[in-house]
Amino acid sequence: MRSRRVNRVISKLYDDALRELSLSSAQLNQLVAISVGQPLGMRAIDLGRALDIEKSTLSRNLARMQDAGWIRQIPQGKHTLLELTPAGESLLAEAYPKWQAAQASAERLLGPQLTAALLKLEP
Amino acid sequence: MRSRRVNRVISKLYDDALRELSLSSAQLNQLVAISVGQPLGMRAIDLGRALDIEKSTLSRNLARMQDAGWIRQIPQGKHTLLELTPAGESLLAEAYPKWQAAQASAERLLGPQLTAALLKLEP
DNA sequence: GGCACTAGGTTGCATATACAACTCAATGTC
DNA sequence: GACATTGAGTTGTATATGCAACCTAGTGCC
Repeated sequence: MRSRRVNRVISKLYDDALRELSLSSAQLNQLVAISVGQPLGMRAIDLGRALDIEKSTLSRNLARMQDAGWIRQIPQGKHTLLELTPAGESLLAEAYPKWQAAQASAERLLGPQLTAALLKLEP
Repeated sequence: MRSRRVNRVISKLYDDALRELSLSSAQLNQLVAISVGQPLGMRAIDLGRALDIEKSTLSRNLARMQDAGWIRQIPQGKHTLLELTPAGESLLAEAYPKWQAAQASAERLLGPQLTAALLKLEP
């Protein structure tokens, strides 16, 4: 109950901050993770594992982000490699200050203990 | 990022535990909250406020639960009062042990610090 | 080589979620 | 009393999410 509610509240915070970029919090998460995997190209399945996102969910989210021109999906045999496009990179750059502001608000809302415990979370 | 991921993992845990009852974690949350408001009948808008659920989301979730026969929505002038039906009550009773087991798994997964911090959360 | 198996990806379906725009009832205000 | 305002609820549209079923490219076994 708590995790669902926290998620609604915190996601809304980020969604509000990112709305003018037409970027959702879910998409930001995924773009950031893909960006971390650059420049080798992250494999889609590994992104799913890193974020605990089911493969069908991810498949559709990636399709939307490709349609938006933010990423490229490159079939690599059995796998799919993910790359940010230049548009994706500059979107991330634009999102960065807004993301930081939202992060600060989230920490204020959650308090230091919960924030620390969340960040410490391992698997 | 963390709150979204935690939510996916924890919700799946509850969804798995409740699947045989054809009950989702979101629905369990809402039923429990409605049950707390018994026997006076909780107002829909207050349920939304208590769980930070947007009114349109709640409207459709409640409709599904009414279709399932678990709750009744009683128009009361401008408001809607929510009641569990007997079927809803017995569903909650059935769900209780599964809910407790999932709760224990969740606590194990999150660890004592994060669990405590989540439960202590106020607003 | 051929065939079973596995693993990554997609598609059909369903729920959960939110925003925007709307309806309608209650509540003012004059 | 008439009209504007507000607040609860519903509906249209879109994204996010997951399960089940499917497709297909590698992989392994013989």
